Formats: sequence, C-alpha cells, structure tokens
Amino acid sequence: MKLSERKRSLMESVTRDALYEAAVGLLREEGWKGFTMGKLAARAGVAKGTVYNYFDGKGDVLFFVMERNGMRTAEALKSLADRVEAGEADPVEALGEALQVATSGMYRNRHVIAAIARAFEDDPRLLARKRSCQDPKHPLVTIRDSMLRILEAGVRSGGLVEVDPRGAEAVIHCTMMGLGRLLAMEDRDSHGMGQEDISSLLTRIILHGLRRRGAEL
Amino acid sequence: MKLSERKRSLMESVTRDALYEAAVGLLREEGWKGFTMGKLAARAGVAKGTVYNYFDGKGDVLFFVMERNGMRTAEALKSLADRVEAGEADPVEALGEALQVATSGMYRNRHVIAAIARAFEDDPRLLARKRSCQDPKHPLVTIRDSMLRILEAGVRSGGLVEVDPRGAEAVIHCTMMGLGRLLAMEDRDSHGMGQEDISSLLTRIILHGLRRRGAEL
Amino acid sequence: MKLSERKRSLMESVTRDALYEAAVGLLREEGWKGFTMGKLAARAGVAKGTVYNYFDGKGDVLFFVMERNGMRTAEALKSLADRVEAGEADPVEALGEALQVATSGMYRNRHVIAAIARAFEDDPRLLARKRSCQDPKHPLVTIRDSMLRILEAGVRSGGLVEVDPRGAEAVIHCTMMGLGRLLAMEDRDSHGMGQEDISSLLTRIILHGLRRRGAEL
Amino acid sequence: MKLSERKRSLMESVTRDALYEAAVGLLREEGWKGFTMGKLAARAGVAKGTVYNYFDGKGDVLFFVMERNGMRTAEALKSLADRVEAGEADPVEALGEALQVATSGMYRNRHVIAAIARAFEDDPRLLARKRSCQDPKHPLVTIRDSMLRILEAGVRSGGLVEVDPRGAEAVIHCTMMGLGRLLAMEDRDSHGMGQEDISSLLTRIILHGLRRRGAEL
DNA sequence: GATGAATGAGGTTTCATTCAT
DNA sequence: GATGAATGAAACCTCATTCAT
Repeated sequence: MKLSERKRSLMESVTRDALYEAAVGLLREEGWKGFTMGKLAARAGVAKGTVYNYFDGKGDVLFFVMERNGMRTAEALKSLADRVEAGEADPVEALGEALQVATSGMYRNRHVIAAIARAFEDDPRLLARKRSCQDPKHPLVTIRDSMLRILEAGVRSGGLVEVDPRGAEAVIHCTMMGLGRLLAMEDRDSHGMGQEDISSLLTRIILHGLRRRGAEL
Repeated sequence: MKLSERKRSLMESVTRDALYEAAVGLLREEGWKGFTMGKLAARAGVAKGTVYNYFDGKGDVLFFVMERNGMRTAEALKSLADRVEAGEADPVEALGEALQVATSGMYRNRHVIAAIARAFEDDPRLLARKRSCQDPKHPLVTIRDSMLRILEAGVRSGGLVEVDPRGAEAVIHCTMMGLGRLLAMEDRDSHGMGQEDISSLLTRIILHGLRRRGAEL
Repeated sequence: MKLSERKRSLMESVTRDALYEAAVGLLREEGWKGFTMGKLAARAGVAKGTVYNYFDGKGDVLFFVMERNGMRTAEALKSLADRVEAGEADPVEALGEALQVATSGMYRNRHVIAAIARAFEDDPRLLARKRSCQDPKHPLVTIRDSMLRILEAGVRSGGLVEVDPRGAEAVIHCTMMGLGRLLAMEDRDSHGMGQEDISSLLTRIILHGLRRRGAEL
Repeated sequence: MKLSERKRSLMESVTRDALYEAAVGLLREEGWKGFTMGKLAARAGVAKGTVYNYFDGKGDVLFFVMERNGMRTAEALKSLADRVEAGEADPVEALGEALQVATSGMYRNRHVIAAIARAFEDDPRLLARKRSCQDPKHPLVTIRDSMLRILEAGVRSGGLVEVDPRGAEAVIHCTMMGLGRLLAMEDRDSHGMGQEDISSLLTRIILHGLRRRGAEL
C-alpha cells in the first residue's frame, strides 16, 4: 500500500529531522565533547536505541549533520563556479563572493563546524571515512571543488596571481577552518574586534593576496 | 637550611622538567584525547598524586606546556618587533620573517598547539583563565603582541595597506590556528600538496594580501 | 475454505523452514552469543515481528531447532533399541553402534548442540521448560530413552558390567555433552590430536569400560 | 619503609581476596552471564573502578579465579604423578585416585568451571590467551600435565590398555568438562540419579575402560 | 499474518581527582 | 613531598521484545 508506506516514510523523516535539530542544538551548546548519544536521544525525544536505528554510531550522526549543514553553502558555491566557467561571471569577483559565502556559512554553522573539526581530530577513523567519501555530490566535496574551479578560472584568466590553484584552495580551506574555530569560541577574543570584522577582514586579505597586482592598475 | 632548600628546588625543577618532557611527548604521540594524567605520571616516572602537587589539574599542565613551548617563537618575534620599532628593520620584510617564524614554530609544535586549541574548545573554563592571563611576559601574549607591533609599524610606514593592525593581527592569529590544525592532521589531505607547500603558500598569500600595491612599484 | 487454509499452512511451513535454516546457520557461524533475533529475521528474510509470530521468544526458537536437529539421531537410535529388544541385535554391538551414531551426530551438529547447552546454562527457565517436556516423541527424550533401553538389554544379557543402566546412560549423556563442547571449540586443543581421533577414542573407552571382562575371554 | 609497604601489600591482598570471594560467589549464583563487573564490585564492597585497578577486564578476573580455583586439585594431582613416576605408587591405582580427585574438584568448583568453559566459548580472545599461557606452573596446565604423566606411566607399565596417552588425556579432559556442565546444572536431571552417583560411576567406567583386561586376572 | 520502528534496561570500560599513608 | 589505591560518574552501544499500522 502506497499510503502506509508514505506515512511511514513521513514518520521517519520527522524523527530524522528531530534528530538533526537536536544534534545541531547540542553541538552548538555543548560542543563535540558534550555531545552524547544519551543527550541527543533525550533532546530529540526518542529512546537511545532509536538513535541507533537511524545512525550507526556517534560518527554517523556527525556525517549526517555535516551533510545537511553544508548544503546551502555548497549549492551557492557550485552555482558560482558554474557561472564562472560559463563565462557569465568574473573570476575575481566570484572569488570575493565565494569567500563571502563561505565565511558567512562558516559563521552560521560555526558550532557545528568546530565540532566536526574536533571530531576528526579525535577519531582517525572518521578521517579515513571522510577521505573515502569521494561522492562528488557530498556538500563538503562540492564546496572545496567549487572553490578550486573558481581559483583555476581566476588563474587562467590572469585575474589572480600565478599560484597552484590546488595550493590556494588548500590555504583557503585551512584558513576557513581557523576562522571557524575562532568563531566557535564566541569570544570577542582579539583586541576587542568583533567576529564580523575579522571575518570580512580575512576575506579582504585573502582576496587581496591572490589578486594580481597589475590587474588593478 | 639553605642547602636543603636549594636541594629541594633542584629536585622540583627536575620533576617539572620531566613532566614537561612527558607532557610534550604525550601530546605529540597521542593528542589531547590520549593525554591522561595517568599516562603523564607514568611517563614522567612519578606517581599520579605527585602531578597534582605540581599542577592544579589537567588544564594547568596544559598551560605550563603552552608557556614553555611558545618561548622560542616568542623571543624571536619580540626581537624582530624591537628591531622594527628601533628602525633597524623594514616592517614589511620583518612581517614576512615573522610569518615565517610563526609558521615554522607552528610546524615544530603542531601537536602541542593542536591539542591546546582542542583543550580550549573542550573546556570553557580554560578559556576564561587564559583571558585573565594578561601577564605581558607570557609567551602567547608576547607572540601576539609582537606581531601586532610589527603590523602597526608597517601600516604607519605605509608599507602595508591601511588596515586596523589589531584586525590584521587577529586574522593572522586565526589563520595560524587553522594551519596548526591542518599540520596536526599529518595528512597530505589537500589535493596531494605537502604541508610545507601549503605553509609557504599561506605565508606568501597573507604577506601579499597585506602589502601595499604601490610600494612594490 | 480448505484451499486458503492449505495455502496458509504451506506458507507457514515455508517460513518455518526458512527460520530453521537461518537459525542453524547462525548458530553454526556465530554461536549462541551471536545469535540475535534481528540476525535471525534478516537471514530468514522476514521481519523481526514475524519471528515472534512463530515463536514465543529466543528460547522457543532454540527448542524448535533442537527438536528438528535431533530427529535423525533419534530415529537411528530408536530403531537400534527396537531391534535389540526384539532380539535382532546383540546389545553390546548395538551399544557400540549407538555410541558411534551419537558421536557422529554430535559432530554434525556440534555448533547447534554447543549453543543449546550454553543457552540452558544461561537461562534457568529453559531448563525448567525442558524438564517439563516429557513428550516421549521429543527427539531428545527418544535419544536418551533409546540409549537407556540398549543399556538395560546389555546389562540383562550379561554383555555389560553390572551397573545401574540409568546411571550409565547419564554418564554417556554427560560425556557426549563434554565431547560436544570440545568439538564446537573447533580447536586442535588437546596435544594436537584431531577431533575425530578423540571422538573414536572416547567411544572405545566408554564401550570398553562398560563391557564385561569375562565376556571377551 | 618496610612497614608501610607490608601494610599496603596486606590491604591489597585483602581486596584481592574479597574480589576472589565475590567473583566465585557470583559465578556460583549467577553464572557467567550474570557475572557483571558492577555486581562484582558491589559484592566485594569496592567501587567499579577499583576492580579495574586489579584486573584488566572481565576476562582477567576469570583467569584469576581459574588459577586460584584449580590450585588444590593441581597440587594433589601433581604429587600423585610425582609418586607414580618415582615408582612409589601403582599407576592404575593412581589413575583411579586422580580421577577421584579431579571429579571431586569438579564438584567443588562446578559453578566456576562451568562459567569458565562458557566464557571461553563466548570470547575467542580468551581462548587465544589461554593457549598462549604455557606457564608450566599454571594450575590448569599442571592438572592436564599430571594426568598425562600418570597415563603414560600406566601405559608403559602395562596396567592400562595400549592407547595414546595424549588421546586418553584428551578424552578424560573432555569427559570432565561434560561432568562439570552436568554438575553445574544442579539438577537431579538424569533419571533421578544423584550427582555423586553419576560422578563415581563416571570414574569407574573410565577407569574400567582404560584398565587392561588381563591385568585383573 | 507481516512489518519494522521504538523502546530502555543493562553491560563494559575510562579517567580526573582525592586522600590516607 | 611523594605515593597510588579508591572512587564513581559518565560514555558508548546492544538487543529482546512490543505494538501500531
């Protein structure tokens, strides 16, 4: 019966959503260390066992959150990269926008991202698993890939300095990770500068650092 | 008795050194997660209780390691900043050198630094404590302060673009943290680029991003 | 309707067979500890709930397996006992054959048998239930009963030493259980002797131990 | 200080004894399945963590119990074997006595032994560990070894039938395991025969089965 | 009758810290 | 000051069984 199947599927997605919300809230409030399966279950309003019906374990929950979380940013970057490759957008401007998008995505999801980074450091098995995840549709893969495509176009067009685009992408990636960590500290840590100030400054410096000098003249 | 006091002091410093070595080794080999008071004690060759005679707790050990660890980098940066302020060195060149120094210090101590960053995220109490540590002689304070002084001189001299030096410092700090994390992963993660490639590329991009355009012409 | 009933009955027996196969395979491959209702259902290709429509619980599945499993051995021993009582077979020779049959049945079903024994030790309720099962057609009852009848005939005829046949039967039973455990270990545990060597030696020793001395002369 | 060391050592042995008693009691009353570290700790009157200060884990507790448990039997059999080899005892009589000793040891420790056997089946790692334990002083090794020595002497002297002593030892070992299981059932299971009846009958049958016929004449 | 999501008690182990010696 | 046994909260994960559909 189609109906009962649809019902069931709906129920499942309700539970899955509840688990997602609970997971994000938990990560936000307590970080990866405070993220326990017990709390997750309680917060989502289900039994501990139920969580294990949806996920293989703690690491699996993380992957799920990561995926959902990166989707918006991934889509935005992908469309940007597509437009650049189609010649509809200037690579340098697109890079600025991409950094903007990435940074604000970082800000929105800072807690989750910090927790994720933490989890990877904690558990090498996660890392291995992530690496093996080559699915080109995975948000994280898409994000890095799109950034790389924009950089490649920029270098090709001469708008950016001559760097190995892959290297530049790695630098941006690692810089963003650092930013994520900073943002997650939720801490007007640095000389009283706000997080947004730092974010935008970071974007500017990176962009400036990659832009070809002559291009401006 | 003076003698017995000196003896005691010597013994204490021996123990403290042993604890330092053990802590660094442990962090390097097992990361923050694997860093337990039991292992620390065993590795230093003392009893668990003894560790608690020297440190208030796990967090305190970390602070100690952090302090000792940053000393070399702190001194190098401080002398650089002093020379810049004394007009003996060009701010832009000094900035490049400072980034170099910071990056290589980062590489040398990547495990410790990653663990430290992790610990801060884990335990908000540590953060509070760090913030309250305003001792100007503390290596971490010195490092960030020296970098700031170099940046200020650079902006003042017109060699660098007009940015809020405090903001630029914050950006560099957070970038370095991101790099630290990447380095600690010990993982030719990014498109097969080596860690050193990324490190030097990062330095170049930042430097380039902060340098005034006309200055080069 | 007769037809639909027959259909249902057929379906039921198909499911039951699938469950039997799955249960045996599972016990063989994973032992009692690895035997979970979930795996059983998955392996039989039915839902977990369905298993509970066929059996009261984990213990009940076991009984079913036990029953089916012992049938061949039970029939062989029963016909042996019948022939002995009908005077068509020599009790001592029959005993030897019976031990052979029992031993090889033990070997064939060693995994199942070991698991069953384990389950009984785990769960006293099973034991109580087994004891209450006096159904003379139950394979396990038949097996022990047939062995007892052969022994009684042997003692009566003077071919065996004068022992209480019930005691001898108990001894054989418990010996077989020990053998089952050994066989299930799948382990050339004992001084490098093969399992078959031990099986046949055990048979010989028991038989020799029960045979009247003079009888041989 | 010797005194404080001795005190500490005493305290330790008190705790260890308490743990031993608790473990044995628990195994007796609840079997291996009911044997949990929590119960063990509670019963011994210590914290769960303390148990882990004394033992590496559940398996380790088992080994300890096993060792202590088999000591008496091991010593008795060893002295028997020594006397036989020294020509001070008749091998056949010694075998009878050895079986007696083993049987009654089995009876005394039936619960522990059954649990141990169970644990081995549950956890292959234990088996591997046991196999690797070739320490000739380990009670279990001593027991099997002594029995083997007696059998060898018996076969050599002609008092026993010509069997491979190692095979005979394996048969006895497995028989004893079966007996242990039976005894642990605590169940006047078999035709209403008492456990002692079965034990002694088993001894007799085995002995009879191994004894050379002519020897009696 | 079949389904399979939900339940939740229960198991093992870790480790920061205390405190009597 | 050094010691290290004891503590116990807390984490992760399993699985027999139920029950609404």
